[in-house]
Amino acid sequence: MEKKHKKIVYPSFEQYLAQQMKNKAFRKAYKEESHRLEIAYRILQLRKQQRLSQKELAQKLNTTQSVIARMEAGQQNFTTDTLQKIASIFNRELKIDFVK
Amino acid sequence: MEKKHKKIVYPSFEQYLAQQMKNKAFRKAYKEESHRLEIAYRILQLRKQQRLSQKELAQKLNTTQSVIARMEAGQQNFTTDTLQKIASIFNRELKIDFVK
DNA sequence: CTATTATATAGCATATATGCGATATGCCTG
DNA sequence: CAGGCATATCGCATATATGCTATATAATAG
Repeated sequence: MEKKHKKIVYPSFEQYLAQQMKNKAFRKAYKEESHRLEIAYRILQLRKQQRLSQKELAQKLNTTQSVIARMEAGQQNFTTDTLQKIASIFNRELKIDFVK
Repeated sequence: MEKKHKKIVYPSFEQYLAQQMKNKAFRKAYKEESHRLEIAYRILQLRKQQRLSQKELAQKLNTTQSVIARMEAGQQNFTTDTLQKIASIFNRELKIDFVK
Protein backbone atom coordinates (compact mmCIF):
# COMPACT_ATOMS: atom_id res chain seq x y z
CA MET A 1 0.00 0.00 0.00
CA GLU A 2 1.21 3.41 -0.82
CA LYS A 3 1.53 6.15 1.66
CA LYS A 4 -1.34 8.56 1.28
CA HIS A 5 -1.05 12.28 1.03
CA LYS A 6 2.69 12.20 0.40
CA LYS A 7 3.32 15.72 -0.68
CA ILE A 8 5.40 15.97 -3.82
CA VAL A 9 7.39 19.15 -3.76
CA TYR A 10 8.12 20.62 -7.13
CA PRO A 11 11.07 22.96 -7.34
CA SER A 12 10.57 26.51 -8.48
CA PHE A 13 11.47 27.29 -12.07
CA GLU A 14 14.65 28.97 -10.85
CA GLN A 15 15.70 25.92 -8.87
CA TYR A 16 14.89 23.64 -11.74
CA LEU A 17 16.85 25.81 -14.12
CA ALA A 18 19.84 26.01 -11.80
CA GLN A 19 19.90 22.24 -11.55
CA GLN A 20 19.66 21.74 -15.30
CA MET A 21 22.37 24.31 -15.84
CA LYS A 22 24.86 21.94 -14.24
CA ASN A 23 24.55 19.87 -17.39
CA LYS A 24 26.77 21.09 -20.18
CA ALA A 25 24.55 19.99 -23.04
CA PHE A 26 21.60 21.66 -21.39
CA ARG A 27 23.53 24.91 -20.94
CA LYS A 28 24.36 24.92 -24.62
CA ALA A 29 20.80 24.14 -25.70
CA TYR A 30 19.36 26.70 -23.34
CA LYS A 31 21.75 29.36 -24.53
CA GLU A 32 20.76 28.75 -28.13
CA GLU A 33 17.05 28.94 -27.38
CA SER A 34 16.92 31.58 -24.70
CA HIS A 35 17.32 34.53 -27.02
CA ARG A 36 13.64 34.22 -27.87
CA LEU A 37 12.66 34.56 -24.24
CA GLU A 38 15.07 37.41 -23.70
CA ILE A 39 13.63 39.42 -26.57
CA ALA A 40 10.12 38.55 -25.45
CA TYR A 41 10.82 39.85 -22.00
CA ARG A 42 12.51 42.97 -23.34
CA ILE A 43 9.44 43.85 -25.41
CA LEU A 44 7.14 43.25 -22.46
CA GLN A 45 9.36 45.45 -20.36
CA LEU A 46 9.34 48.31 -22.85
CA ARG A 47 5.59 48.04 -23.33
CA LYS A 48 4.97 48.17 -19.60
CA GLN A 49 7.26 51.15 -19.23
CA GLN A 50 5.11 52.98 -21.74
CA ARG A 51 1.94 51.85 -19.96
CA LEU A 52 0.61 50.33 -23.15
CA SER A 53 -1.78 47.41 -23.45
CA GLN A 54 -1.00 44.72 -26.01
CA LYS A 55 -3.80 46.12 -28.11
CA GLU A 56 -2.35 49.63 -28.06
CA LEU A 57 1.10 48.41 -28.99
CA ALA A 58 -0.45 46.31 -31.73
CA GLN A 59 -2.05 49.41 -33.22
CA LYS A 60 1.26 51.23 -33.27
CA LEU A 61 2.74 48.25 -35.09
CA ASN A 62 -0.20 47.99 -37.50
CA THR A 63 -1.05 44.55 -36.28
CA THR A 64 -3.33 42.88 -33.76
CA GLN A 65 -3.25 42.03 -30.07
CA SER A 66 -2.79 38.33 -30.60
CA VAL A 67 0.43 38.98 -32.49
CA ILE A 68 1.85 40.89 -29.54
CA ALA A 69 0.76 38.14 -27.16
CA ARG A 70 2.57 35.58 -29.27
CA MET A 71 5.71 37.67 -29.29
CA GLU A 72 5.70 38.13 -25.54
CA ALA A 73 5.06 34.44 -24.97
CA GLY A 74 8.50 33.70 -26.42
CA GLN A 75 6.91 31.81 -29.29
CA GLN A 76 8.30 34.06 -31.95
CA ASN A 77 11.38 33.62 -34.08
CA PHE A 78 11.60 37.29 -34.99
CA THR A 79 12.97 38.70 -38.19
CA THR A 80 15.23 41.71 -37.96
CA ASP A 81 12.71 43.81 -39.89
CA THR A 82 10.16 43.16 -37.18
CA LEU A 83 12.66 43.94 -34.44
CA GLN A 84 13.54 47.15 -36.25
CA LYS A 85 9.88 48.19 -36.34
CA ILE A 86 9.56 47.52 -32.64
CA ALA A 87 12.70 49.51 -31.91
CA SER A 88 11.31 52.38 -33.93
CA ILE A 89 8.03 52.38 -31.99
CA PHE A 90 9.91 52.66 -28.72
CA ASN A 91 12.33 55.26 -30.06
CA ARG A 92 15.18 52.86 -29.58
CA GLU A 93 17.99 51.72 -31.80
CA LEU A 94 18.18 48.05 -32.71
CA LYS A 95 21.59 46.64 -31.88
CA ILE A 96 22.60 43.23 -33.16
CA ASP A 97 26.07 41.88 -32.78
CA PHE A 98 28.11 38.71 -32.45
CA VAL A 99 30.29 39.20 -29.41
CA LYS A 100 33.02 37.02 -27.96
CA MET B 1 25.91 72.89 -79.22
CA GLU B 2 26.98 71.02 -76.19
CA LYS B 3 30.44 70.94 -74.96
CA LYS B 4 31.98 67.62 -75.82
CA HIS B 5 33.79 65.40 -73.43
CA LYS B 6 32.49 67.24 -70.40
CA LYS B 7 33.49 64.91 -67.65
CA ILE B 8 30.68 64.13 -65.29
CA VAL B 9 32.09 63.47 -61.87
CA TYR B 10 30.13 61.05 -59.79
CA PRO B 11 30.62 61.28 -56.07
CA SER B 12 31.88 58.29 -54.18
CA PHE B 13 29.31 56.29 -52.28
CA GLU B 14 30.53 57.87 -49.08
CA GLN B 15 30.11 61.39 -50.45
CA TYR B 16 26.70 60.56 -51.83
CA LEU B 17 25.66 59.06 -48.53
CA ALA B 18 26.93 62.04 -46.55
CA GLN B 19 24.92 64.37 -48.75
CA GLN B 20 21.74 62.34 -48.43
CA MET B 21 22.22 62.14 -44.69
CA LYS B 22 21.55 65.87 -44.46
CA ASN B 23 17.95 65.02 -45.22
CA LYS B 24 16.02 63.99 -42.15
CA ALA B 25 13.60 61.65 -43.91
CA PHE B 26 16.49 59.93 -45.62
CA ARG B 27 18.33 59.49 -42.34
CA LYS B 28 15.29 57.80 -40.85
CA ALA B 29 14.74 55.55 -43.84
CA TYR B 30 18.39 54.62 -44.07
CA LYS B 31 18.56 53.84 -40.38
CA GLU B 32 15.62 51.50 -40.63
CA GLU B 33 17.02 49.62 -43.61
CA SER B 34 20.72 49.61 -42.90
CA HIS B 35 20.65 46.88 -40.29
CA ARG B 36 20.53 44.32 -43.08
CA LEU B 37 23.71 45.63 -44.60
CA GLU B 38 25.38 45.87 -41.24
CA ILE B 39 24.67 42.24 -40.42
CA ALA B 40 25.68 41.21 -43.93
CA TYR B 41 29.01 42.94 -43.55
CA ARG B 42 29.52 41.50 -40.08
CA ILE B 43 29.05 37.96 -41.38
CA LEU B 44 31.40 38.57 -44.28
CA GLN B 45 33.93 39.96 -41.85
CA LEU B 46 33.75 36.96 -39.54
CA ARG B 47 33.93 34.54 -42.44
CA LYS B 48 37.03 36.23 -43.85
CA GLN B 49 38.67 36.24 -40.45
CA GLN B 50 38.26 32.48 -40.36
CA ARG B 51 39.54 32.18 -43.92
CA LEU B 52 36.42 30.34 -44.97
CA SER B 53 34.88 30.28 -48.44
CA GLN B 54 31.12 30.73 -48.73
CA LYS B 55 30.90 27.04 -49.51
CA GLU B 56 32.78 26.07 -46.35
CA LEU B 57 30.66 28.32 -44.16
CA ALA B 58 27.57 26.91 -45.86
CA GLN B 59 28.62 23.41 -44.87
CA LYS B 60 29.04 24.41 -41.26
CA LEU B 61 25.54 25.88 -41.37
CA ASN B 62 24.11 22.84 -43.14
CA THR B 63 23.12 24.88 -46.14
CA THR B 64 24.49 25.84 -49.52
CA GLN B 65 26.80 28.48 -50.96
CA SER B 66 24.04 30.46 -52.61
CA VAL B 67 22.37 30.98 -49.26
CA ILE B 68 25.52 32.52 -47.84
CA ALA B 69 25.92 34.70 -50.92
CA ARG B 70 22.39 35.99 -50.46
CA MET B 71 23.04 36.77 -46.82
CA GLU B 72 26.21 38.68 -47.56
CA ALA B 73 24.52 40.62 -50.34
CA GLY B 74 22.31 42.28 -47.73
CA GLN B 75 19.24 40.68 -49.28
CA GLN B 76 18.29 38.78 -46.19
CA ASN B 77 15.79 39.67 -43.50
CA PHE B 78 17.28 37.27 -40.96
CA THR B 79 15.41 35.50 -38.24
CA THR B 80 16.99 35.38 -34.81
CA ASP B 81 17.27 31.59 -35.01
CA THR B 82 19.45 31.95 -38.08
CA LEU B 83 21.54 34.65 -36.43
CA GLN B 84 21.95 32.39 -33.40
CA LYS B 85 23.20 29.54 -35.59
CA ILE B 86 25.70 31.86 -37.21
CA ALA B 87 26.87 33.12 -33.83
CA SER B 88 27.33 29.55 -32.69
CA ILE B 89 29.45 28.66 -35.74
CA PHE B 90 31.77 31.56 -35.00
CA ASN B 91 31.84 30.84 -31.27
CA ARG B 92 30.21 34.16 -30.59
CA GLU B 93 27.29 35.20 -28.51
CA LEU B 94 24.32 36.78 -30.25
CA LYS B 95 23.44 40.09 -28.66
CA ILE B 96 20.20 41.82 -29.53
CA ASP B 97 19.00 44.90 -27.73
CA PHE B 98 16.94 48.05 -28.08
CA VAL B 99 19.14 50.88 -26.91
CA LYS B 100 18.41 54.56 -26.44
C1' DC C 1 -23.28 39.05 -9.45
C1' DT C 2 -22.38 41.55 -14.43
C1' DA C 3 -19.68 44.25 -17.44
C1' DT C 4 -15.34 45.63 -18.95
C1' DT C 5 -10.65 45.29 -20.00
C1' DA C 6 -6.37 42.68 -20.68
C1' DT C 7 -4.18 38.70 -22.18
C1' DA C 8 -3.77 33.91 -24.17
C1' DT C 9 -4.61 30.63 -27.65
C1' DA C 10 -6.43 28.21 -31.69
C1' DG C 11 -7.01 27.92 -36.61
C1' DC C 12 -6.24 29.62 -40.82
C1' DA C 13 -4.46 32.73 -44.95
C1' DT C 14 -0.67 34.86 -46.97
C1' DA C 15 3.94 36.74 -47.25
C1' DT C 16 8.52 35.65 -46.89
C1' DA C 17 12.80 33.19 -44.98
C1' DT C 18 15.27 29.31 -45.93
C1' DG C 19 17.10 25.71 -48.89
C1' DC C 20 18.48 23.73 -53.21
C1' DG C 21 20.30 23.05 -57.98
C1' DA C 22 21.75 25.11 -62.10
C1' DT C 23 24.38 28.36 -64.17
C1' DA C 24 26.93 32.76 -65.09
C1' DT C 25 30.87 35.44 -64.07
C1' DG C 26 35.39 36.60 -62.62
C1' DC C 27 39.86 35.37 -61.25
C1' DC C 28 43.73 32.54 -61.15
C1' DT C 29 47.14 29.16 -62.71
C1' DG C 30 49.10 25.87 -65.70
C1' DC D 1 43.92 28.62 -74.35
C1' DA D 2 41.52 25.19 -70.77
C1' DG D 3 40.46 23.97 -66.00
C1' DG D 4 39.49 24.95 -61.33
C1' DC D 5 37.90 27.75 -57.62
C1' DA D 6 35.02 31.56 -55.47
C1' DT D 7 31.09 34.20 -55.75
C1' DA D 8 26.55 35.96 -57.66
C1' DT D 9 22.08 35.19 -59.32
C1' DC D 10 18.03 32.78 -60.98
C1' DG D 11 13.87 29.90 -60.35
C1' DC D 12 11.52 27.09 -57.58
C1' DA D 13 10.04 24.10 -53.32
C1' DT D 14 9.02 24.11 -48.60
C1' DA D 15 9.07 25.79 -43.91
C1' DT D 16 7.76 29.38 -41.11
C1' DA D 17 6.90 34.42 -39.75
C1' DT D 18 3.31 37.48 -39.84
C1' DG D 19 -1.50 38.84 -39.72
C1' DC D 20 -6.28 38.07 -38.82
C1' DT D 21 -10.67 36.46 -36.46
C1' DA D 22 -12.85 34.18 -32.98
C1' DT D 23 -12.88 32.71 -28.54
C1' DA D 24 -11.16 31.40 -23.90
C1' DT D 25 -9.45 32.93 -19.57
C1' DA D 26 -8.23 36.21 -15.98
C1' DA D 27 -8.47 40.22 -13.48
C1' DT D 28 -10.87 44.27 -12.13
C1' DA D 29 -14.52 47.65 -11.57
C1' DG D 30 -19.27 48.72 -10.65
